[in-house]
Amino acid sequence: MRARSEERRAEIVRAALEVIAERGYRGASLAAVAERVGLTQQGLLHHFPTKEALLVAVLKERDRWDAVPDTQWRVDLLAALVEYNAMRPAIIQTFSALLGESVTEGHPAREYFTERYTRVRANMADVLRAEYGDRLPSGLTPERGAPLLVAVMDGLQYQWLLDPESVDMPGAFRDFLALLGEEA
Amino acid sequence: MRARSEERRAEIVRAALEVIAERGYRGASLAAVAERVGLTQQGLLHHFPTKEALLVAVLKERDRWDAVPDTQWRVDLLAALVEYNAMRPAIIQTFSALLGESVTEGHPAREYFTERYTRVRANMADVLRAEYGDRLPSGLTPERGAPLLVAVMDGLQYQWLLDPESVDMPGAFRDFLALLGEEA
DNA sequence: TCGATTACCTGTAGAGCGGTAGGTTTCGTT
DNA sequence: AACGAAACCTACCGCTCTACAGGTAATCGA
Repeated sequence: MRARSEERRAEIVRAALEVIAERGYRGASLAAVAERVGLTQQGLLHHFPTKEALLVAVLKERDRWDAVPDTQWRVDLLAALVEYNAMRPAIIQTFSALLGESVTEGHPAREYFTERYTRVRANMADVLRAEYGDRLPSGLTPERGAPLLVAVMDGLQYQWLLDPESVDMPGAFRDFLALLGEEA
Repeated sequence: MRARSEERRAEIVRAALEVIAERGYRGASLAAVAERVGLTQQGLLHHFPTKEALLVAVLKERDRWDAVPDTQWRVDLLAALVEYNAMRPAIIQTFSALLGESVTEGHPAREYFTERYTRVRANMADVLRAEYGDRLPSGLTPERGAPLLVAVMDGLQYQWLLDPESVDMPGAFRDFLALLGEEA
């Protein structure tokens, strides 16, 4: 019944995540996603009327994922998160690919990422403030530290995806956290 | 004669840079690039036999660009570079889009970026070593500082491209350099 | 001046794309 | 048992994409 349908949709979203990781959004065809769940492309379109609707569902899934309810993040949990991410390359790859595409004109995920980063920077500033107060040991305000924190996480992901052997993502991230936490 | 031809190819590469910035590599059609230089798609294929050949030329152009001959970069020049980049969003957008796509399977730019990052990390380590010796003031080795430096540059670019009003890319980068240069 | 090369063009093949139309099967409800 | 909706299919449309084939006009060296 209705539960069956939701389950099906969840399956499709999961498959879409995989295909986007492999080919990006533009390169991900509905047929490829459909095949992965044993449907025809038109069968898939019954659950998601357009390709963009499927993308929206993928992005919503991501939001649900990292909005762990009422968890007040702490700096040491961020390090653990990065470590966890290093074990789930598929997810990282999906959203790294989407982020890259999203900077192009009229990309359907552009607004999503813009708003997401505004939100994430604010969250990170909160985390830093909770840890260090209005000044980090290095002298930065939390609001100026936050974009750097986010940039390091994203930037390391690209380097790591391209060459996991050469880049110790969690280690490098810990180095950065240490840098933030050191006295000037 | 031959000079004419090279000039034409340069025009095409320039146009390709623009179109890739707008639509990514997968989204960039040869016809769109051709139109921008007043050619038909088939006319363009006379100069570059395949789409991939055109991409290779674009990547080569980039190499030529940032291999400013014999310039030994210094940390303060990096800050100036970021400032300069902030005035040329088209270039940044092109390569941010390409980087994002390149993490997908079998992307023709993947190897390029993998090798490029290996090289850039090594260069950055050299820069840091030239500035600070074998230990940064914060205690990091140059080899461990370099991936962070690169990550911050890339990560800030994405945030800035998505929302230039909200992200002071050069300022944030200077913050990071100060962080690297501070005593532990 | 001639022959060849270069720089294009038109035409078209061949595949893949997202999306629509409409039919059929399955299944829970009454 | 009958009905209606949901789930999914076949068939197809119109478009776009890269690339190939082959022709034509200009240009350049001998």
